[in-house]
Amino acid sequence: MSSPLLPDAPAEKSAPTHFVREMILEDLKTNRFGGRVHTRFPPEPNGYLHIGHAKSICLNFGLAAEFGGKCNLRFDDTNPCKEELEYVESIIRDVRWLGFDWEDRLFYASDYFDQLYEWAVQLIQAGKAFVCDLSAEEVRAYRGTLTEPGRNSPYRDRAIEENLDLFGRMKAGEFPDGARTLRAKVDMASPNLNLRDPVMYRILHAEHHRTGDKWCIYPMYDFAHGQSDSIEGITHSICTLEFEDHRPLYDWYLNALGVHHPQQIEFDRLNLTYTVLSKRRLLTLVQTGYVSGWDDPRMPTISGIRRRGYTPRGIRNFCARVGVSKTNGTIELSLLEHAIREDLNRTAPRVMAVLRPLRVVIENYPEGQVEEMEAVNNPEDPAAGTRLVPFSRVIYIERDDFREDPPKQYYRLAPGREVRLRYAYFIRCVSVVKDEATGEVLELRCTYDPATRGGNSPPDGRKVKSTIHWVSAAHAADAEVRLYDTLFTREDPGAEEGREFTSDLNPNSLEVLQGCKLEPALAGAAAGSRYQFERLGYFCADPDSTPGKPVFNRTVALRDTWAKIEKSLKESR
RNA sequence: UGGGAGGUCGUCUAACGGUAAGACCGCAGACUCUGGAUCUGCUUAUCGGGGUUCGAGUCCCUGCCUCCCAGCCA
Repeated sequence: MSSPLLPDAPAEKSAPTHFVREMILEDLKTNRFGGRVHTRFPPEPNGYLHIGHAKSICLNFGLAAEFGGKCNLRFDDTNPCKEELEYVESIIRDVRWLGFDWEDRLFYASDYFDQLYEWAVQLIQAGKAFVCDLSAEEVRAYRGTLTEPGRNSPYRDRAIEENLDLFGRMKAGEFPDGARTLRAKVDMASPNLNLRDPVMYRILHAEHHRTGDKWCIYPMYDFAHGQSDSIEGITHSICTLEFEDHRPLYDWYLNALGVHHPQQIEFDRLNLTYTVLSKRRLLTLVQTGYVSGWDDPRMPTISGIRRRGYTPRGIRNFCARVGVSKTNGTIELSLLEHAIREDLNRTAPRVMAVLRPLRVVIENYPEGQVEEMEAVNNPEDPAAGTRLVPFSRVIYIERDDFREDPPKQYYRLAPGREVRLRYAYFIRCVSVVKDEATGEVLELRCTYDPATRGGNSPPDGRKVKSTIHWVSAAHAADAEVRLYDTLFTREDPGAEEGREFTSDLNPNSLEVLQGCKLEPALAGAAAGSRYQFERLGYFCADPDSTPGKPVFNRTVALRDTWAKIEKSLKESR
């Protein structure tokens, strides 16, 4: 039994069932694998995990948990040229962070190199594999095309003894890279190109991150994956749609070897609007410096969205909601944002922060006086309690919460108008101080009503249409706040004919705000701590924060009804 | 023009021959010391054409469209 979810793991939202679960249920019913369910998540350590991998992780670990089975973490490290220890470490960190546990079952395909080699020898002895001297270009030429069959390699009928000798010498390092390959004898006329005598081993004089220089021949994915599954006793080998064509080969190797034979099942990989999710493209973004690294908060990588402030539970719930099928579709980014808001709404402490400060002097408030106002920490969670927030004569409010000439349906502050300061007082704007030269609003002069202390309605029953947030100027903590927009301007980056995906990059995906004003308690916010800045959105303290200077990332904005109204107002004009 | 897999609201997913459902998005309203959250209502879909059937999204035939495959990548 495994406990795939860490102790803090919550119950997931119940999601509709799907075909993979149905297949497992059927196998359980027929006792196909002795009632066992054993899956695995098999990343290649050649890049960082992203939100698409999260779907696969949740599926594999989730199914195992559901049926009281196990799920392994296995690195598919058969290509030393692309793989690195840094990636292995990041993947381990990310899967764990998502809330899953593989106990003692951390494996590597490279653990099986000796066994794989023996199996290759076995296939040679059975007359089912041969050493081929064709070059890469020649192999391609012999392979045929989509519509024409291929031709047999001239080396296909080599004697078994010669094959054995040559393969041994390949392993011994007698030949340079690319000089020969070991190929399976399947069928050069198969309409499935994967079956046209696929390469099993290639010569690569490259250092492997785990086996060092022990090997100079490495198995191909197809010759390693199924057997690795078999060795681990996997029952259901879940992979993405593009491997559908490989299943016949997966089955062929396992049958030829006569070993435990898992069921490969293919499902649709995740696609997200305004996002790229291919390792090649993500690598490009990192290497060309379009982003600051794999963990740039604009990246769809697990490490990126973690830094951005996304929660494991929010991501898991998202994965449950997107479903599993064989339809190649694209999920709207809004669904991800919804899942994150849903979780953060329940868990994030509320706090007041002013991003674009406008100074307000409350003329009738006693100079030098400070009051501690009681504020609710989380209206969704009474147990979160309350806190005290200092209030004084000079405060900051959001520039956007004041309009000199308010449009219709705008009911925040304006000359002569009254609003509520959350948890504090009603204030009325009595005058506006402007820069004579530029016309810029420098400061507001207001009056407050002492009868509204705590933000309560006054005895006369007077109402205000709006409540705004504020921070006491003398007590505020200064902060840097980073606002993010989508990394791309198009839903489907790079989809347009002849256009590089990088030309769809959003030049405004990052906006850095300095001089933001926070409630004093946030001065020393720990990196990774999440808050809701009231009326603005969810924010997460960045590791760049220093003791005197917190840095916050906006995880996701709150739903903004006024912004919508304003937008439609502008459009209808 | 070979093979494989798909096609249900704008998006994703359900309906297992018997009233096409849910979520997200959008729109409208209620409520509110967050224009947040919550609640209510509304709009919108079975790729086309034939057939079988009392009854078809589902079964059959036939078109059309989309995705994947010609790495010694995974």
